[in-house]
Amino acid sequence: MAESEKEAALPPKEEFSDWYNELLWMAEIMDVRYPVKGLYVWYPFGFAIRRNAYNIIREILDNSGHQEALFPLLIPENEFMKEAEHIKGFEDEVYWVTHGGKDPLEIPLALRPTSETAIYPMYKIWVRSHADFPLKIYQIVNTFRYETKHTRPLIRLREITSFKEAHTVHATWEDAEAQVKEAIKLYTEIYRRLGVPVLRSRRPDWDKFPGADYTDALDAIMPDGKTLQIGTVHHLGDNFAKTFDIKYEAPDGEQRYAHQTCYGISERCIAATISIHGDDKGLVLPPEIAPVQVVIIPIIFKKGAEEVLAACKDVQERLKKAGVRVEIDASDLRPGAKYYKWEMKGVPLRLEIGPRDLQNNVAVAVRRDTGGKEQIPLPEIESGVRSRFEAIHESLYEKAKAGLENRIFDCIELEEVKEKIQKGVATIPWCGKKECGLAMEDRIGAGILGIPLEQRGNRTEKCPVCGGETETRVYVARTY
RNA sequence: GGGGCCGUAGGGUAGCUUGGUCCAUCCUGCAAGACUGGGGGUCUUGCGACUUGAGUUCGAAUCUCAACGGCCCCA
Repeated sequence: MAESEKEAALPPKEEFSDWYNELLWMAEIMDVRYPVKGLYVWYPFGFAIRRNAYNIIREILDNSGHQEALFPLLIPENEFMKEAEHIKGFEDEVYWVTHGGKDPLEIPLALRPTSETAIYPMYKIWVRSHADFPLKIYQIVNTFRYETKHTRPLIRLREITSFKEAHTVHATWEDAEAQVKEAIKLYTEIYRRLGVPVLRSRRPDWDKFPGADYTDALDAIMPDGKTLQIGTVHHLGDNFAKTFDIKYEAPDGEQRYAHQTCYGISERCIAATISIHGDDKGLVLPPEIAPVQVVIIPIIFKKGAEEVLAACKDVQERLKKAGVRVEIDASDLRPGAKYYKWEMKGVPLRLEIGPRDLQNNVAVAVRRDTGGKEQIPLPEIESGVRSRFEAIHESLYEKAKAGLENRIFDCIELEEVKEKIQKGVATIPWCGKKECGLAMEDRIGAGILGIPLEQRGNRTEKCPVCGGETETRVYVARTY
């Protein structure tokens, strides 16, 4: 179209990488021009999305017995170095504060890459008795990792600006395991609210969190078929308890090591949400996190401008009272230009009100997700908007869910896996032996994502490497 | 980890091969004004850039090296 050549338009979503970068800029989510690699600036609009998303996360964590707290950014070297495996996992990517002014520090301070070693020395002090359990604390903080290769806004960062990490303490390994399951459930619910369907799997042993007994994770499938890890839940066993000496007095009077879990979500939740729902015209936001949920476009002519504007303001006031985030765009742009602008920003519902509509006592409502136009009678504008929000959210999720399921391919042969992971996620039988797993990864040229938490079918099949019988299938995917 | 491409106004670009014609082109944006207004309007006027550093040269957006930053491909 001549139109798309002329106008500064978004690249098509098929070119996902370009689309994603341009979208962040054009929809005013992030400014990537900050002069340090891997650090980015949140625009107010992007920040508002983030705040709305975090309200959901806070609500769900708060309502499930978690308490929010805040631990320091700086971790002394001696605490950081306590857990051997943990250090090994992170040592290459830690930023160190080595000086105070011009003086070298006695003990260098790490910028937290994650907060286990900041929190657990305090847990040692806090945890006294089995009556303290379960201890469930979370914090929303920035964390730092010295990424050396390709950084990407919201996806691979040197400063994760909002790591929502929970750290729980329990009496037994089994209690901690139950908490892991609970956390997976909570995270799935969070993503359900964002309209994002997830894959849930147990990471292979060689890919678990450093220092954990095992790691379960949530992944989304991005538009280019790669998966994005958008939540992890770790069973820490008593590994950290032993290192940090976290003990409790059991009912029988014995001192025992505690068992712990930790789990986190980063701003990747925003990356997944906008990538999965967005389209060629820009953002498509679930109403719950849209900074502007309704935009009212007055259709103004020379004659009757006052009446139209008054009617728009009236609708705005009423929607505001009903708890809707609503704006009027009374700027000098042509209506069409306004439509494009607010579509780019993902506003779920647009209301057009012009002289013709006032005669009929209606507003023209246009859904961002479907483009569908309908009339809502002005007297019932509040309920009309509400019901459409629900329909939009449901429809976004259902569409995304169908998209996810269509991109999971059950395979038998490794060659087939190689082909299918160009489009999505493959599943393949695996006997569970590490050498077979690594051999598969090597031959496929992609990683084993994990063992699905809910197995798909349970027939006996053969491991494509050793031929051993197994009922287990694993996800294989290209990952971010 | 290995390789490649690239860096010019707020965004996108032309100019670079063959150094001087460039106080740098065009589109978009922004500011002011006028006519307009149901899917990216038109006109007038104005604003705004050679990533940084070192070097070659009489002369560098243009050539060389480095740093920083960005993008892509492979493992």
